[in-house]
Amino acid sequence: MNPITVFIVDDHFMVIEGIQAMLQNENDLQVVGHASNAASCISFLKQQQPDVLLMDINLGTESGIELCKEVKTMYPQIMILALSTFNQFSFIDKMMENGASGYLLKNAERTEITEAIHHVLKGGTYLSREVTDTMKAVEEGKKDKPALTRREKEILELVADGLTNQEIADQLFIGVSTVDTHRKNLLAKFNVKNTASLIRMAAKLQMI
Amino acid sequence: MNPITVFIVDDHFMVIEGIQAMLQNENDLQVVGHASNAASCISFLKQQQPDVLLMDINLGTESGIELCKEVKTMYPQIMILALSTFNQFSFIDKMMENGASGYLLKNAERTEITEAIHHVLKGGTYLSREVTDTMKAVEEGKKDKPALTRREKEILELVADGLTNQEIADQLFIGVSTVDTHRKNLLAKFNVKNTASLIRMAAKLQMI
DNA sequence: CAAAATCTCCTGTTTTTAGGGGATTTTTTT
DNA sequence: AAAAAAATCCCCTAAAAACAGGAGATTTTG
Repeated sequence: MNPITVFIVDDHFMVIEGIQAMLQNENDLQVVGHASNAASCISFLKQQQPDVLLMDINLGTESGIELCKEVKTMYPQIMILALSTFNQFSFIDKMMENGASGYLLKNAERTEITEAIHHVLKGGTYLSREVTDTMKAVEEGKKDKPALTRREKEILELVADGLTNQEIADQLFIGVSTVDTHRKNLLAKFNVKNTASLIRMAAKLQMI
Repeated sequence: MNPITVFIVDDHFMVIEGIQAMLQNENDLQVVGHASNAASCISFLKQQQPDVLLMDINLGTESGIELCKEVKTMYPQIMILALSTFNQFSFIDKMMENGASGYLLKNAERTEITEAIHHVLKGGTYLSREVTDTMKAVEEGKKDKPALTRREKEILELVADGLTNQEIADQLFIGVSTVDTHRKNLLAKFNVKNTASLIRMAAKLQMI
């Protein structure tokens, strides 16, 4: 039986080396290459399509999140395992939305990596225990974060930038009264009574 | 001549593997062991003292920053090279304060690591280019943080809590006009024109 | 399709902030 | 002790935001 082919994308050279070293003795897995940026990854895939991509979500200045989407669009059969130091909901969420089949933290042991690879190849989803915990914790915490509409988010940003209602209205080509209404709704949703606490809350919840 | 002995402390197994792989062919360097937490590091050092310690600043729940301090207190002759994904001033600063001789990012290449090891062994300080840039940027940025008086900080807090001038005045047993004056000064010092951007700035600068 | 949500705008009133000054007392620093 | 900085207070005006309540138009969704 042919070994499973693995390609590594990570801007940390030592991580590439580390994964290679760890998978060296797995005879059903074969690392067929690696890249440290999006461009050389795409370029490799044009030549050859591995079964699994181990991908760091943070590629220096580039974003693995974008790369993930691109790769999945072009080669949907390639399974992507996200690899990251960051056990943060927003990252995990975005990666999974963009088509990743699993998310591992970089403290993963050899066995976890191989298990994950086999699991995602069977079509499964593999989230490490820590990652699962984070997802759960965030779901709990979501009660605090009011659900804002697109327009409300937009206006919150502009308010945070220090624009007055008039300026916001001009920028969005809507009436001042509309902006006023949205602000009222924002205050209500955040359950606060003025701009100061609104912005404070929004900042604390990392919404601005 | 005896090779330089190196010990690795990192909770990411794949990073340990990676460094080992990278240093394997350097015949004047020898990796004599590794640890994934503070306790086993200390325990190893009781048996044997390497020349250099490559140490991740983030050891899962533990802090490499503390470990650095301990090791340097017990074995000042051991040179410590901090290793981190985070190019953040606070971490860099604390590590150097705690006796580290250098700070590398995990995207370091083989040559950078070996150069750093040799350099710190000679008593030098080795900060990677990115790290140096960050340090400089922070020094620049410090000018942004306005120096507030005690009263101003107090009032900033209360404004952020959503109190009106009247409420603040009542709470601090001062007149409304005084609060007003302080707020005007706050706006001036932050160089903003309304409460929204004031709070946003203060939040960004972690002053509230 | 019908219901729900979102976005839009309106008329008012009241409260709060911002902007422009000026001035005295208290505290801190040199 | 003198100078500088901080804290206190006042005036006035204008602008902005908050509060109340209603309502039509457009999307989104079940």
